[in-house]
Amino acid sequence: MKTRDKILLSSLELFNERGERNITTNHIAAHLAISPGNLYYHFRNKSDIIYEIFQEYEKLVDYYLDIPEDRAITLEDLTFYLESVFDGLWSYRFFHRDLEYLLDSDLRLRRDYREFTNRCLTAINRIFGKLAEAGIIEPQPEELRSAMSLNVWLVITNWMAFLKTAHASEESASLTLTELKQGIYQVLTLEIPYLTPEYRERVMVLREKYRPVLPEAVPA
Amino acid sequence: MKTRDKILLSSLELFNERGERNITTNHIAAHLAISPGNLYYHFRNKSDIIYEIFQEYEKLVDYYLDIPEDRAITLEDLTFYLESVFDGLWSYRFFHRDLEYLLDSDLRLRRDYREFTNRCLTAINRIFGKLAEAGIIEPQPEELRSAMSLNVWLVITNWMAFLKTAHASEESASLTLTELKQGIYQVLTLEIPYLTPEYRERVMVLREKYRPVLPEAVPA
DNA sequence: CTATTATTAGAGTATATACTCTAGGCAGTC
DNA sequence: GACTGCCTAGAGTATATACTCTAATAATAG
Repeated sequence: MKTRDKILLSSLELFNERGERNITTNHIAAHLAISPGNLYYHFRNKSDIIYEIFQEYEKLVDYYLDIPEDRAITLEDLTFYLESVFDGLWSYRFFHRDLEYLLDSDLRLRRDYREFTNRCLTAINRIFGKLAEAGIIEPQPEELRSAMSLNVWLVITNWMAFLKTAHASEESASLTLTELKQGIYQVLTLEIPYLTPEYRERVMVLREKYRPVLPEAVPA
Repeated sequence: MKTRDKILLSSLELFNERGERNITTNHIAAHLAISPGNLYYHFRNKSDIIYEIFQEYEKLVDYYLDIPEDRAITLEDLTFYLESVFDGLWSYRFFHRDLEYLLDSDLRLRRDYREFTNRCLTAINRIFGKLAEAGIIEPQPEELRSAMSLNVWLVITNWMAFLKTAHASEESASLTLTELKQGIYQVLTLEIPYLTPEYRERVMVLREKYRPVLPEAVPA
């Protein structure tokens, strides 16, 4: 693997594990056993590394949230969207942690992230539309639908912070993808009142799969 | 005013304006035109300043969210709770921005914040309970009610980050309390499907008051 | 083989940051 | 007036951080 790619990979890994604020370019170089000079040969500065990682993230989520035009949507599609979005969130989890600072330090990032958010909101909105078309949820007026979409977005993007700040009892280190995906439970909670009678039961069963498990329930 | 209090006040002000990460103890001292030595006479370190500010925040919100045991709740109460919580969020808005880092650097803060979150969630849950008692929303099973409460919390605590990252088109500086309070619109959106027929219209009117205004609609 | 280009090492630097240390002032009190 | 306790100034420090510079080494093309 090329040094440049190794830098991106290690940076992401370290940022995710310890937070962007706690990882310096020297840390990244040391972790890769390369010199700082080498790192700066490949990237002009730390912002550029972050920006490039963001672009990967963006690409991934855009790929996941590509809603088909030509066919109806199924519950399996919905599951896929939810699972994928949380997978993406997990893989690039450092990003939302220091989001405001990152956007303040890089104008490109600010602009791109704004557009990214808008695309995501639009996608969520379209999913709601197609869910209604498919008879999974009751159709709602556009005004309500977009407010709901925004709420879905707010829940999704804040779920991890909630886990890390309010849940983690001992250390903050232990956060798992499984726990993160319990955010799906919260998202589906938002949809409950809008479900059609035909689909209500199936969605409730799906939701149940993501219900948080109490820690003591896990045997040794 | 005592120097100690001035330090707390200035710190809060600077943190809110420019973010905790961008404000050093030297900045705070300089802003007050006192020496760093003086600042460190009053506070052992930066964490202690932040911790004390958090305790004020905690106290304020706890005060706001003191739900009466003895009487029913009204729509005016609900409005008060929502307005107050967003007021608190505004006054201590630096806090949620760097939350994860702050909790990582101060174990007391982590513990206290976890308990604070739990108290808030309990309060929201109780508000839902009392809204049902008052016939404003339909009663719901406890399981659903607590998931809804959590969603309310997620929307409230993430609304500001959304505004600062996705909305602010030009600079990030311009965020107003009015904009922040449009979060109430989002929170009330969550409650719509549960409203009783008797109250539906009144709540929808209330919600309308917080609807985001498009920037171009504002005359000179 | 040679010339050029791409890559790397590693010492070094300017600036910042959180915090310390010493000396001294000021207000009250006996 | 001297003592005491509180407060303040301000120079200073150890460490960290993002980044630079030079020289050397590998890779590649002709």
